[in-house]
Amino acid sequence: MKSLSIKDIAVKANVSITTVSFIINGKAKEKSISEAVIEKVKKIIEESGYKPNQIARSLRTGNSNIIGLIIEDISNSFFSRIARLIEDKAYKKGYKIIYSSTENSVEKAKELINMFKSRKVDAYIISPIKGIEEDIKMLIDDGNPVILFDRNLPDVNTSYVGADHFNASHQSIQSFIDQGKKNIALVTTDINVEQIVERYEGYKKALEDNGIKYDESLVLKIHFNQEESETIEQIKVLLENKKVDAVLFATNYLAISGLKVLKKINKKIGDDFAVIAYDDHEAFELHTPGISTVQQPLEEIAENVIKLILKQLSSKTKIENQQVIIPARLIIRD
Amino acid sequence: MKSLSIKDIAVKANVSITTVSFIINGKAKEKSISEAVIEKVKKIIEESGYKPNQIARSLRTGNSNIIGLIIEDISNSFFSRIARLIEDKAYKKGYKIIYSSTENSVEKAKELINMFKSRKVDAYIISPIKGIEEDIKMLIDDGNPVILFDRNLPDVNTSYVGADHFNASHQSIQSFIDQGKKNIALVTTDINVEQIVERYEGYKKALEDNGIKYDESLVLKIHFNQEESETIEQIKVLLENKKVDAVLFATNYLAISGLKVLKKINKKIGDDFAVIAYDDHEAFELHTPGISTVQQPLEEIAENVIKLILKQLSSKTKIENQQVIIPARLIIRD
DNA sequence: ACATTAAAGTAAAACGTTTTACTAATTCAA
DNA sequence: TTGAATTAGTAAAACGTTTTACTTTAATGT
Repeated sequence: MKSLSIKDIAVKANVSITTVSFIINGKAKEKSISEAVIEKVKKIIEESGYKPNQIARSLRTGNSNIIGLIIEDISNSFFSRIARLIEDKAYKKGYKIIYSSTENSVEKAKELINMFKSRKVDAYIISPIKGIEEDIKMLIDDGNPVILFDRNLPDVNTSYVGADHFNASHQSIQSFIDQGKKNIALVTTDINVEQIVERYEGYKKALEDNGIKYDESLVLKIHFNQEESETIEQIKVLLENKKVDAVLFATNYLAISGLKVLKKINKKIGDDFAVIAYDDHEAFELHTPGISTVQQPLEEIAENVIKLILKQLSSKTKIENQQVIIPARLIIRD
Repeated sequence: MKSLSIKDIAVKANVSITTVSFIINGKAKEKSISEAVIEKVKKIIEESGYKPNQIARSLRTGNSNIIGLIIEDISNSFFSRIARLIEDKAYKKGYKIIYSSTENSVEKAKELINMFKSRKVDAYIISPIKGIEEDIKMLIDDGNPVILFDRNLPDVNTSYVGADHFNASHQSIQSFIDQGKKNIALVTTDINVEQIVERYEGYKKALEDNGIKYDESLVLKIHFNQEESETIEQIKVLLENKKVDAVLFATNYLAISGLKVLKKINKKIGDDFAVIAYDDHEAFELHTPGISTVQQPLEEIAENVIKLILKQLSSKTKIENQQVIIPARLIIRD
């Protein structure tokens, strides 16, 4: 069954297409369409269940009311929660979200940007990876609203919203040291993104500030795309062979792998062994004992992202870039 | 900066728009365009970075290469994992996904369907709720490929993919009984969807099969949209006031709330108190002791969904409906 | 009574593609 | 050598909107 077009409505109402269009878009008054005609047309639209074809509308107006969201992986709870919040807030303003996961592949990220571009999304929200700076710059140069979150790209000149990773990490390590820990390990990933680097820098700086020598063998950089079993093996080696009394995991999925190792080798968290995970996860609260975590302020991040995007969308001129850095909270459990 | 159109390419190459279009769509040979022209045009396209405007393309061809995915909540790990798998597989076939969460609101679900309709998505993948049967039927009548998953709507006549909730639930209760449990509680939700009802039926049937009397006061139906704190309170009341020696939680988030209660009232899982959660979650594996769960075969569900959708998309005629029921696995931990 | 202005509405172009039906030039068969 | 078939390509319509510039009629001011 072919769906109705504005023409069908016009014919039924015995008015022109233009008139119907004006009514649909609330310009009837301003374009001096009589109350009687407005009523008649509205009634017909109502009864027939006509919905304007957004594709045609987009083609004509040049905007799609769609915001593209590019993230690393929607199945990661950090991103799925952010996505949900962003979707929610965008929805209320009449925008839809198309999301896609890059899986940390530069290739896929570029493809996604192209895809969004050819779909004429109105704005881009991107948790970027190194290697797509040029593509993002092109978007910006073409006048598209672009906002980065979670990870920044220092040489891309646009707004950014994210947590204060350096301080969160520094604080975490400081709390270990305050507990008297000396051999503090860091389990992180090898992807070269700012937020991960900052966590690493925070770790180093905190050691330095406390006069503890940095020991490279206590830093484990896990390859991003590898199987979890391999990750578990590597963490196991670290914990068994080094005398480590505290570990900071730089992402929640690494912490989960780490906890699996602890369970396996039956190493208990307690007075002589402490753990902090970056990014909260339900598993951490339930764990016995509770796992301390660095909580990113999801709600605030989402809010700022959407606020900035909407602001840019409703402004004719390019608004000034903003860097919103939100403190993360260290939650000490048990 | 205006983006390039096919016309710009045509002008640059000094050929007609038609020719460029044929080349872009791989119909050059068939339409007898010379090798030389093909090369020239391809080169120009390459150099200029031209990408066809998908909106215009969609308007003309009537399809968008977008599949709409309607789920309950993207931040629930069951859905976010399924979404990721579906996205992945769809992407490989050149389809994009637009998802949106209904939050179990009939209103929002209807709105989403309308939105997708006006966006002319090529197909619908829906984890439905009661109350939108008519809307879905209309989609089907209009010739749209529609596939339901996770939850079925008995009186909607279309394909469905989901786990065998009745048997999974039955099996779980049977395993409690085999362990000698007598006072088995069920914590479930009050949303009236088939998959939840089936879990309830499986519970009842298993009790009956074993000659255990059904006790309504052991079934706790949690209101869907309430605050977690209230849920926790209700579960707490159940566990403290009834002598219960086993609990089946009908969803993973209920189980998580339940575990929080256990931690709070310091009730241990062990020989005299057992728990099974429906839908796995990382927290369950890590929990001490491990929480037994009913694992839904995510990969298989996603695979079947996408297979059916693609089959329907590539077929001119309506293919026969299929009901794919996949067994769930009961994972006994510790 | 006449020119202006306002009211009520419409025709047609434009957005960027795809596709159908066509043309012109060349090759081929008999 | 002529008509048919092939090769190489193009003009223009169509998809369903929005929007600009226009027309026609009625009301108003002087």
